[in-house]
Amino acid sequence: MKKLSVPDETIRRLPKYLRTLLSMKEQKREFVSSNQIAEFTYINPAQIRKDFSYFGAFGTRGTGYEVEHLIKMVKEILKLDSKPKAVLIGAGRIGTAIASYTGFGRYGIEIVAIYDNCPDKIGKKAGDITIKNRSNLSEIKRKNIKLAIIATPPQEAQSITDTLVKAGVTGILNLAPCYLNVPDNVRIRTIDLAMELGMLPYYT
Amino acid sequence: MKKLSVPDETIRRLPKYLRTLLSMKEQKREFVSSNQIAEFTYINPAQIRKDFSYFGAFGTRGTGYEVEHLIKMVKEILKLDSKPKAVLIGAGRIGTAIASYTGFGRYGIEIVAIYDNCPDKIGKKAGDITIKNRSNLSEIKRKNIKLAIIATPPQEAQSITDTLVKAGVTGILNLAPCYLNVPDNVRIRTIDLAMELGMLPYYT
DNA sequence: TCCTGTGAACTTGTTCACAGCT
DNA sequence: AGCTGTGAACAAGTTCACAGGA
Repeated sequence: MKKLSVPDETIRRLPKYLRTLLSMKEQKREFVSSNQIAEFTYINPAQIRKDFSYFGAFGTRGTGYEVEHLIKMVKEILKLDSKPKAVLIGAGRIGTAIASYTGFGRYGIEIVAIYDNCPDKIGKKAGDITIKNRSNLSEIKRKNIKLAIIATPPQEAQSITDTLVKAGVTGILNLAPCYLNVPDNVRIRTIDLAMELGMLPYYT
Repeated sequence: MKKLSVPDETIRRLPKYLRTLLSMKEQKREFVSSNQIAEFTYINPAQIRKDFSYFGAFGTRGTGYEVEHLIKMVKEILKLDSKPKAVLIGAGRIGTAIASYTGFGRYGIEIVAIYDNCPDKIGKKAGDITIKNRSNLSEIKRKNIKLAIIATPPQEAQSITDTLVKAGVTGILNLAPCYLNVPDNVRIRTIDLAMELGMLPYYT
């Protein structure tokens, strides 16, 4: 797996393929061609073939890709086959909405804990998970958790990030509208919904 | 405004600049250089200057950009100065979380209505807005609304999209984990949180 | 024949480096 | 001196077009 030469954009597309492949598997489809994946994803078929080819030759000429096998390979590439665990910080409206969301399971990711610093919330449930005191955050080191979702006000996000990084987290999905400073080995994906909505009027 | 030659990536960065500039304005800063914006956004200063230069020469050599003026220009470019209105479809957990979120106001966008098809929810409030029956969706044409946020289960997203497009919506922020088919004049931005989280383990 | 895998061409986006204004 | 604005060089990503296996 020649990680260094794989374009970042390819990695970003892999979960898209996975989503499509999983829905094809549900429909009991056994084989799929790059053209058929393209129909669903609006991604150019040559791009799709090239993306997969960075990791080996998974297809069969004349037939396409075996759905089940391709799902297995994509999960393996994305390291989703090891069932990664994630924690969620912030049990506000967005945090609790995410806690109740079942969509992460499709990618093999499980949210195993929620932390907040508001005394009234601690001990209550969000989804199926009990909200813990944020002062316990460092326990995630012991549990070897590498993923976190930040759903707190932006003022708190940086100091939480520092704690998470110290506890060994290397991937953060940040929903707070702010930039986060992290060492090179930590990957941040910030999603600011207002910002995303803010670029749409331009195109009208 | 030579819209056709402006890279898409530039448009995507403009809201980032805006967020940064607004926080600088709050701190009563009058002038800012591309290097200073770069410090906050982690975007290359030459990139920042080039991005602005697509729309004219807003800066002063030797001094930088006047914060207030630059904010005005960016808002104008993004068409945020006309205070665009948006509707929200889906009053589930994510929908109501978004309804209560005040962050859109910063970009001059106001959420003016929420629609759902669940009888128990209709008439109740989410944030400050009363939830309406989804059968009224077509009224947004009369109100000349161009933006929508979809926060429904994915099965319903395409038919809602069709209704929205018919009603004249041209920008959609889609939070349902699915692709949406729309005519060329409509811009879709799909955000699938599970997918975003799903690419992070690769980098660990 | 059908569809993959891939070098080569092309397109898009980024960064450099510096002329020129304040 | 300091910082913008921008052509030119560079880098990254996409698409084409086709050889070759099933």
